[in-house]
Amino acid sequence: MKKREKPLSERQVSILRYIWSYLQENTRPPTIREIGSATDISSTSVVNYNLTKLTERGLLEREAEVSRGLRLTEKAMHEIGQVTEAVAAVVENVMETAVRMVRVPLLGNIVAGEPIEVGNNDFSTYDEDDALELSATMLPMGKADELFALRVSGESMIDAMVNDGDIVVMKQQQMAKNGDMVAVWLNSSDTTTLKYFFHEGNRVRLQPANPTMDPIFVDPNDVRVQGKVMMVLRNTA
Amino acid sequence: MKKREKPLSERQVSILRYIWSYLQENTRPPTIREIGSATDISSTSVVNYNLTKLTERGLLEREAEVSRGLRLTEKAMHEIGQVTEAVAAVVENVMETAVRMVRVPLLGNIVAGEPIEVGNNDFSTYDEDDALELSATMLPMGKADELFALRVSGESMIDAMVNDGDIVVMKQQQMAKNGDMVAVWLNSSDTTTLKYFFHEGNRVRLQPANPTMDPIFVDPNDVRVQGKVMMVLRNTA
DNA sequence: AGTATACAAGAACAAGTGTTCGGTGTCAAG
DNA sequence: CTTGACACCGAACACTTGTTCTTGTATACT
Repeated sequence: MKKREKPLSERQVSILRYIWSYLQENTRPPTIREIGSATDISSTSVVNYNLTKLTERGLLEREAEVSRGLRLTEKAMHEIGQVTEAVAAVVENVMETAVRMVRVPLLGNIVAGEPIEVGNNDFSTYDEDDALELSATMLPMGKADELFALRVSGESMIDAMVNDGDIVVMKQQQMAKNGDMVAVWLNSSDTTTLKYFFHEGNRVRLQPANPTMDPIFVDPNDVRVQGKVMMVLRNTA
Repeated sequence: MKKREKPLSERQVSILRYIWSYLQENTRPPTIREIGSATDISSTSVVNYNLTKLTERGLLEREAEVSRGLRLTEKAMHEIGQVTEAVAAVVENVMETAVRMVRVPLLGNIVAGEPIEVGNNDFSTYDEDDALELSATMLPMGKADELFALRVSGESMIDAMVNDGDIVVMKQQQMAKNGDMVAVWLNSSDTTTLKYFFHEGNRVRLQPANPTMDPIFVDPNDVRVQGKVMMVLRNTA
């Protein structure tokens, strides 16, 4: 069993914290001199000495003779995690970055019971603050930018276990197979509704999953499929 | 309306792609010379000239006389996105990074109908590949490391709209109020089950949400609450 | 033909950045 | 008291990295 390591010196903890916080705000690691300035170490050789010690402890990786050739290891993340502020701040920071990489627009509520207006510009207008972001393991193969989310209002899909207030993540597509749960746009009333979709020759049947509600029948030319439900999210807290 | 911009030159596109791909594998941007080597530009002044042009187009931000003082802008991400490989690879990369920052352990299946063994070491053993990660906006206030996820097996909670195969995200807590949907550990059988929780004086009632199933009654000393359901995720694809 | 612009290139230079050298001080062990 | 390890420090140096200078070619426009 490995001998217990001596605790990091105060300077070493300070250096790790600084590197970490620098990385939150910059797309590159700090220089030796930047580290020195931030940690009140006036000599580049003392910074270098401590970086060497941190490297020996497995908390840093360095590349020789490369500018900004520093990398915090995962062990260092955990080490810092024990002493820095709430993990939630870190989470939020990472999420914000991730959201900017790929985002699922969260549009207004979609009334499962009755169609509501979503606006003529389909899925393009959204508030950046409302974006949510999903694990790749949850996303099916395909382009993330084909996805969008809607919050459900109403209980017309309750037998499909989609409840009022749930968020449905949808894949943008214009074709629907019978039985797909889809969001459809009704041209005549300028609204969107969430239903099971069935072609019935000269008409389309939009079927609720609620025994107390009747299906809606519309002309195929009046309807445009906007997306298919891929995922349901519910906050029970 | 803004005049349509001239397309980027082949070299400029190549430079942007290289910077982007370099950033996927390094925690710092490339140098002028690294860019030159990768794009067959033998002169640092030509690289510099093109970087200046990209900066003028709003695709790059530079800091003068700072090593690796480059940053791709969001506009550049979109520009590249039109020509690079599947966005899914990008998503996966970002998510992998995020997962390493904060992770919700995805334990084995929890049988909603019958208790199953989850192991004596509560919630600490998990496969890193199974981690999923959630938007900060979906997480309630509190430490992310109090959360874990379980995949449901069985249909005992179907009237609570929790279906076989769903993922439930739980907050670690040891007290439960009547009516909370919780995972409880049964000492006598070394198993965990998902149920509504009710104190009934000298016993605890674990109530399924399925009219075809009977509640389970257990001694309060035999049961330990592990977590409360905060969120339900369902993949419908 | 002349001018302006875009793009290119090698070389030199300026500034940034990492590494090494020689030294000092503290502390624990012998 | 001496020695060795550790930590620290200023200065100098070596190398990396960004910027500028000068020159050249091609194209478009007047």
